[in-house]
Amino acid sequence: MLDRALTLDELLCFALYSANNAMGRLYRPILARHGLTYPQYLVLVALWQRDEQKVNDLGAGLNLESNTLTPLLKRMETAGLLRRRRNPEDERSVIVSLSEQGRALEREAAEISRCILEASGDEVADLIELRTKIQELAGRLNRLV
Amino acid sequence: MLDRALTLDELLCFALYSANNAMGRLYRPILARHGLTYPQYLVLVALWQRDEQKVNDLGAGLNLESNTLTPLLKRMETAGLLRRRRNPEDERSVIVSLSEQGRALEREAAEISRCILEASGDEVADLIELRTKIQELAGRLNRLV
DNA sequence: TGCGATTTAATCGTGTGCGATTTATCTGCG
DNA sequence: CGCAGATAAATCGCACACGATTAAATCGCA
Repeated sequence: MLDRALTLDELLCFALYSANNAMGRLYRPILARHGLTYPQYLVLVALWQRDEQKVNDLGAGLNLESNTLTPLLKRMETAGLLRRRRNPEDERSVIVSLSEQGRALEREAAEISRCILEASGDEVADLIELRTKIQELAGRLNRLV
Repeated sequence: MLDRALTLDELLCFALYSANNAMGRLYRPILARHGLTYPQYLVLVALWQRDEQKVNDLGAGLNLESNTLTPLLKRMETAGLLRRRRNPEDERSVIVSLSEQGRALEREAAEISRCILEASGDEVADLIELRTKIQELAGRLNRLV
C-alpha cells in the first residue's frame, strides 16, 4: 500500500515541524523583549517549577542532553539568569539554580503565555485536548529512542 | 487568571517542541542511511510532489526563507541530490530541480514513511485527525506572522 | 583496598532556523 | 530612456540539537 508519491501535507512529521517553527517565530519577538530565546524560556519554566536541578534533571524534563544544555546554560549564566555550581555531594554533577533576575522573570511569564494562548486558538478545551494528544505522540516516539 | 506557576507539561509549545525533537531523533538514523537530514528530506518530498520549483516556491511550501534554504540547497546540490540554476526568464530567481539520484530516492521514501507511521501510533485514523489539528494550529500561528 | 566499569558534564563538528543586511535583477513610471 | 522602488536570492552572525568523543569523579566488586 501507499505506492503513490507522498505530499508534504500528508506528513505528520511536517505538520509538527511546521507548527513548531511557527510557534518559535511567534515566541521569538516576545521573548526577545526579555532577552530570552525559546529553549532558554523552557529552561526557566523548568526551574520555576523546581529550582536547584542537576543538568541531567533538566535534561530529563526537556528531553535534552548535556551537549545541548551545557552551552545553553552557560549562555544563561553569562546573561545572569542562573548559576551553575558543582554538586559538593558528587562533583560529577552540576546544580543549576535561578538567580534573582531569573526568578523575577516568572512574574512576566504569565503575560507571555497568555499572548501565546490567544494566538493558538479560541477554544481552550480544544487546545488542552490537542496538547494531550501531542504529548502522547511525543511519549510514544521518545520511548523508541 | 492563571497566577500560579506554569509547568512544562501545561505548555502546548513544549509539547510541540518535544514531539518535534523526538520525531527528528527518530528520522535521523533512518535518513542518515540515505545521506539525508530531516529538512533535506522535506525538500525532496516537496520536489517529488512538484519538480522545478523556485527557491521562493519551496519556501512557501516549507515555511522557510532563503536564509535557511540557500545553504541547505547548496549542500544538497553538492551531495548530488538536485541542481540549482538561474531562471533564464528572470535572473533574480533560482530554479531547483531533482537530479536522477534525488528522484531515485523517492522509491525508498515509502519505506521510510512506513517506519515512522508504525512508530507514531497504531490507529491511522487518529493520526490523521491529530495531523489535521496540528496543521490547523500551524495555520493559525503562521497567519499571525 | 584497588581498579575497571559507570556516571556526569563538557567538548567538538555539522546542519539547521532566522533576524538583519546585501547584492543582483527587474518593473514601472515620468 | 532612466532611475527609484520592488523583488529574489544570498550572506552574515548567533543559538540551538545532536552524534560522537573526552575528561573527571564515583561506584562496585574481587
